[in-house]
Amino acid sequence: MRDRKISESTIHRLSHYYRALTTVEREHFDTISSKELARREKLTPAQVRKDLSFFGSFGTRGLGYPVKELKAKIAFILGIDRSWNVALVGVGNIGSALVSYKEFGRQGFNIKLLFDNDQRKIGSNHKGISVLGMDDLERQLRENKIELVILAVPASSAQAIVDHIVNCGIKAILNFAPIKLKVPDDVFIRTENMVMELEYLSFSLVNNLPRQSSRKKNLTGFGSARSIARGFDRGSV
Amino acid sequence: MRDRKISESTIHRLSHYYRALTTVEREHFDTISSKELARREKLTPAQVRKDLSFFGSFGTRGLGYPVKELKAKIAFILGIDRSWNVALVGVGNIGSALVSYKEFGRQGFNIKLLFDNDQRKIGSNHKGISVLGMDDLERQLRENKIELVILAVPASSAQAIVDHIVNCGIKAILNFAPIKLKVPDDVFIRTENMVMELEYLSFSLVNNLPRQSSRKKNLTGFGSARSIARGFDRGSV
DNA sequence: AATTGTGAAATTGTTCACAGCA
DNA sequence: TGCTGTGAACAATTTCACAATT
Repeated sequence: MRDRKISESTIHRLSHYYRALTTVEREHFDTISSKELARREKLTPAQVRKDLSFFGSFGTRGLGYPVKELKAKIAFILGIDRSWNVALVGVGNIGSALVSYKEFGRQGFNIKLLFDNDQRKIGSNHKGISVLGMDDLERQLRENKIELVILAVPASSAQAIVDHIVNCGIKAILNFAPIKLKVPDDVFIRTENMVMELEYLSFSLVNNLPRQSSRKKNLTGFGSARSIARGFDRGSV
Repeated sequence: MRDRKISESTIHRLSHYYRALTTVEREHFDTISSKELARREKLTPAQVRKDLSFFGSFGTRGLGYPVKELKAKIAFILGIDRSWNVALVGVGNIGSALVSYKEFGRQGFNIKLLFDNDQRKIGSNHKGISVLGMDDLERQLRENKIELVILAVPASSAQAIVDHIVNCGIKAILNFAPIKLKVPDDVFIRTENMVMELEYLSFSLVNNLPRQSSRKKNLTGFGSARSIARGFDRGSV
């Protein structure tokens, strides 16, 4: 169990397990095997066991994992056994949709503050929260003990705003601007890039990929039809 | 160049290169080295060259890559050297935000049709597009040559609706419902799970991870403080 | 009998290092 | 000389396979 290396994908899968376990719990199962959990998330049983084993031994040989307890352990590992105070910066299209997005609150991510630098928006009300100006940022983030910021501003102003946010001591940012933001090493940032996902689908369609199963993530078979037909220079092929 | 295996991450990085090249083009550079492209996207030069080499030899030794041409090649590979007709199903919070989201159109993903099964929403207008009922789905998708559907409906109804969409012959779906949808093997589906990204940030915060650099994706150092302090059963540790 | 937990093997992905070319 | 393209080396991740346990 020494020098564990926990990959980003392991953490993402924990999120999936957590959601699956929520369902399993509603179905009144007390235990679940790695096999069944894997089936529900289209993974392999070994993958499930390996992922969980990084964090401890939660199961019982011969029996499986206790649903409630495993769910609680994963919540603990992910840090969602508590609630988080969240501020949202940028109350445009995406921003205002996110204020109303129920899944955040359901998982304990509570949007407490809204900010925008547009004078016309300041003071307006979204779901009972009134929009503050960026001047108030630092004081309000501190007073409301905000630990996490969702950034939904245009790409052009994102870097300046993220600098400001970082100066206020925020260590975790979920960014919706389609741009690579620079932050100090001790600040965590994740970027949601919705266009990139559409581009991935576009790539899949035009290259007629054999659909990736959940077990094999490699996309073989690129090329033949599309690349040769349209004259790619592709070295030795 | 035989049996290339093109990974999901390679495709995602192509999207990044494409965006970087758009900027580089605006800055009036004619050529760019793998080193400079890597610097802008926080990758290694070797990674850039390897990614591109899967698809051909686009550069000139000693000089670098021609910006305009490389951008065009990547657009071709990703299938974004054309526009796509997109339909959006589910005109709730997220859905109506996406209708106005300019980045989609900017990359040639044009939302042409809106659908909802809420009688009150049918006929209403969003950005000049009027919302249709689900009964019209099949006919309208065909008549408007829709190839890609964005699904922004509640998790509870997502599977039923995706079944319907698949029956209409759609082969690519961008799903915003936080649920694992079942689709046939020849249908591509990508899921945007915004809560999962917050959970990842939450995990990072509570486990005080050393921030992942862009080169090393492994998160070492989980455990000590948090897990032992709160009494994880962790086998041999 | 069933299922976990985990080293070892297999596979996949990244980086190195250098030949080859402009 | 500078930089690409790529096989080989290395690293990370996944899967296998089986001992351990209930």
